[in-house]
Amino acid sequence: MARLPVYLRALTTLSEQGTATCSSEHLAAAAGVNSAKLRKDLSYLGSYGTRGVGYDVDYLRYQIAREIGVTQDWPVVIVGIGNLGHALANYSGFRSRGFRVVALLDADPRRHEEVVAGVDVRPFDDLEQIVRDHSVAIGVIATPALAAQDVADRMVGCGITSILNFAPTVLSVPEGVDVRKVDLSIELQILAYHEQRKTHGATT
Amino acid sequence: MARLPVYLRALTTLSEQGTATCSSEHLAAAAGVNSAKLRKDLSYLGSYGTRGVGYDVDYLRYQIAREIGVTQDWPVVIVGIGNLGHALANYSGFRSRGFRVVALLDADPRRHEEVVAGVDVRPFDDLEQIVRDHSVAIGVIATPALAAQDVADRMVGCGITSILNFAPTVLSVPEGVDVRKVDLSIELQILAYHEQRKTHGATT
DNA sequence: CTCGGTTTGTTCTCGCGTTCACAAACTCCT
DNA sequence: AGGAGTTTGTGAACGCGAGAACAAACCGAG
Repeated sequence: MARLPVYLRALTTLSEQGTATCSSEHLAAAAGVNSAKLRKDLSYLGSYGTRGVGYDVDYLRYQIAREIGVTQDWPVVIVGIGNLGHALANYSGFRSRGFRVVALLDADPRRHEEVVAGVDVRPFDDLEQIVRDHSVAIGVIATPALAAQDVADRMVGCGITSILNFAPTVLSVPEGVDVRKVDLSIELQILAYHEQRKTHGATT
Repeated sequence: MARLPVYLRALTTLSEQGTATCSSEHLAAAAGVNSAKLRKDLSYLGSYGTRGVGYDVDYLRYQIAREIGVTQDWPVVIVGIGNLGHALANYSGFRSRGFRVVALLDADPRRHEEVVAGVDVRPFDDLEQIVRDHSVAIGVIATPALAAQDVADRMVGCGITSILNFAPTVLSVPEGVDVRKVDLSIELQILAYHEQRKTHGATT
């Protein structure tokens, strides 16, 4: 489920606040979902709660982390070190959740001298070797739209099976490869759409 | 609908390629959706196609742009000029779609000397004045999680009704205020989840 | 003018996710 | 020990979006 990471984050916050135990209602409020939905999601993983009491925060947190897979280390490569690539490489939320950026790749030779977030930028052609050496399964595409499909093809070609795509393009990949896409401008456009309906009045 | 921006982007690409007319099947392939779903979405806006022919690319593009609201100019403020804030301020996809970054705000005084993407960074306390002067309706939060709720409250307080939140927190806002959230690490965690199930084998 | 080919707009059905509601189970107090 | 109160886990109904299928409409050729 796509909500497990949200629960995990809420549990981490609760744990840091010193809460040892919490009810489904409490956790649901912290995660911003319905309590029934939360209980059903959790029951899908197994019975980790105690009736009349609630859930043990740390225990449940570990169980969800294990289910998601963030107890292990995930090596990640980032391709495209523009503004967004920089931001992603420096994003602390990755490392703290088990994702380790093992390489930054860019096709532009002028960037190969840079060192970003303690990792130096390497030529895109090193992809195959890096993926092999570190057993990378997850790739991040932060290139312009035109290069994205080529990068995806190369990634798939050397065994990457999960891609996070920030380029504004629809990637076509073979079956068995997961692609998640994040398009920043689309999010703003959705907001603008609702905003327009709010102020301008619905013409129905 | 949340798919309209995707259609708009696909239509723009088609238009740049010189395509004057396209069928729902063709456009659906470019947008990565089912053709029946596409037709249903478009019919929701009105009958802009011609049976037996298809859709006029530029005409449909304008109609969708108008429906979303990107034909007008949307002033936007960005709060929090860390790595992500920098990337957002420099992101060309915003300006090209009618979003104009009118101000960059940060609570840290050391950043107030910087100029990012041609806009200089100003103190967070200038928020009210900027929002009033430019009639800002959309705010972007790129601060750490702890500051996000306070920033959101201030934004709501001075009349902002749409918020794009990059901080890993659930924001609570009054009715009538739209919040969309983008959490980069959650996307990676979802990929890791599927990745784990792929390689490790489903224990069902 | 008529007919065949093509494509849109729409209706209908199906399946999934969400939500309500309730029984089972646990704790605490008396 | 027993009962009241609380909270989980789950069964059932509801609603909604997705996909397939079909009728209406348009173009072009003869």
